Amino acid sequence: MSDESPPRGDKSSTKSRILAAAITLFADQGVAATGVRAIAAAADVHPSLIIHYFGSKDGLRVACDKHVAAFVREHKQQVMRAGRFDPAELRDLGDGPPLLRYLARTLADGSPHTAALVDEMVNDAVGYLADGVASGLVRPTDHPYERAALLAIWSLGTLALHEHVQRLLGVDLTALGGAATVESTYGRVASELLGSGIFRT
Amino acid sequence: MSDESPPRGDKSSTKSRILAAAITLFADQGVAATGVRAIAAAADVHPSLIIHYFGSKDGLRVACDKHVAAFVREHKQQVMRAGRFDPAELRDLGDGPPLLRYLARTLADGSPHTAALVDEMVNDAVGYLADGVASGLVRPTDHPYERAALLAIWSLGTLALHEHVQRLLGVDLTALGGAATVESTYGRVASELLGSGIFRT
DNA sequence: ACATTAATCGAACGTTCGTTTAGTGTCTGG
DNA sequence: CCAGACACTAAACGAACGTTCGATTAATGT
Repeated sequence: MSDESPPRGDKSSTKSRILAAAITLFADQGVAATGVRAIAAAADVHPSLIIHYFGSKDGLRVACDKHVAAFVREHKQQVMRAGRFDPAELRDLGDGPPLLRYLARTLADGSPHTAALVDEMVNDAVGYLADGVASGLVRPTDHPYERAALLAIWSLGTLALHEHVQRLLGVDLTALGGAATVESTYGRVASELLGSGIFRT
Repeated sequence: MSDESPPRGDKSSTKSRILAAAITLFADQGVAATGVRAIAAAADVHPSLIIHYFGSKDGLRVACDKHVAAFVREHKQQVMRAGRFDPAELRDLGDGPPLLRYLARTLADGSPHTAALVDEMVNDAVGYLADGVASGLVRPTDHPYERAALLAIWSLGTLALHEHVQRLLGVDLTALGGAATVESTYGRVASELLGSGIFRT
């Protein structure tokens, strides 16, 4: 009838299923340690189909990068604003693949798309912090860009080291929503540190 | 004579040469993406010699972990103390292999030895911060362990994301000594943030 | 009804992987 | 002087790698 034409299998979701499986496995084991056959098995398709759709394993990696970057850009207004420095405000949203774990992995591995994403977040944070300064909530600084960059690096660094954060502080930054994170001891200590610093006045 | 017995080649440094080559390549490309043959070529030995000395590729990885961990422990007093939160105070020391880049890589990849190392640094930071509180330099807190852990995570996170730090702030945390880093804009902004926080009082 | 196109599979390609086995030469201690 | 330990090489193994090449099947346009 007049509906779409998902020609085979369940839906035209096959490509999405491959992408989700790839993001999951890449996030869990790293890109280099994950084989095309393992991704194909997880997505329940034939390995050659991955090449057919994405050209190569690296093409698949780029597609994963873009998919995660698009997701982050969609939810960016929840992230990196002044006083809410926690990238874990992006929750998994039941989207299936662990997008934040993938992001954490690629933050340290260094892909071009991730670098562009970080740059955007820094520029956004510059704006948020400037708004905070204008409204009197945030201290002014001689180096607003550098301050925003460092705050972003600290936030994203905690995400990249989420395994250690979980072990040390018992908070899983890749699984919890923002509210639960901020209400934790982790959130309170972070607010205390960023609020008044460590040194006695 | 009474001197050592470096039986073949230059010294018994062959094992060390393999270790140095492995650390360099692991740091540059990641463990999974680096083959035994590439390491052997960089160390100018036969691939099977690596297995002979280290048992397996994973044995070599563990040896690299231990080597870097030992280096960090040796120079630990320069790191993570109150007010000097910068792990880049460990400099390469001309030791050859890029130990800090290797550490940054394994911080995110998660090896058991690295986790133990992080735990030690956190415990040290607890002590340093307690000393700071006792001497009146550092604010007291209700959660001293969590504060130390978070400071350590931020420090090590910036190291793990050193690529972004370099791009955004122009500071190479894996190459510079501590002094040059702290005197940079990066160091001044970090001191400002940790010193007095971001929020207006 | 038929040609076309896209989706998917099955099997194989050549390469590279980590590892094994066997062997060579050099030094050293009894 | 010679037996064995040691540093190291040479060649090959089987498995896994990413990728290619048809063949098969189902939807689509005419």
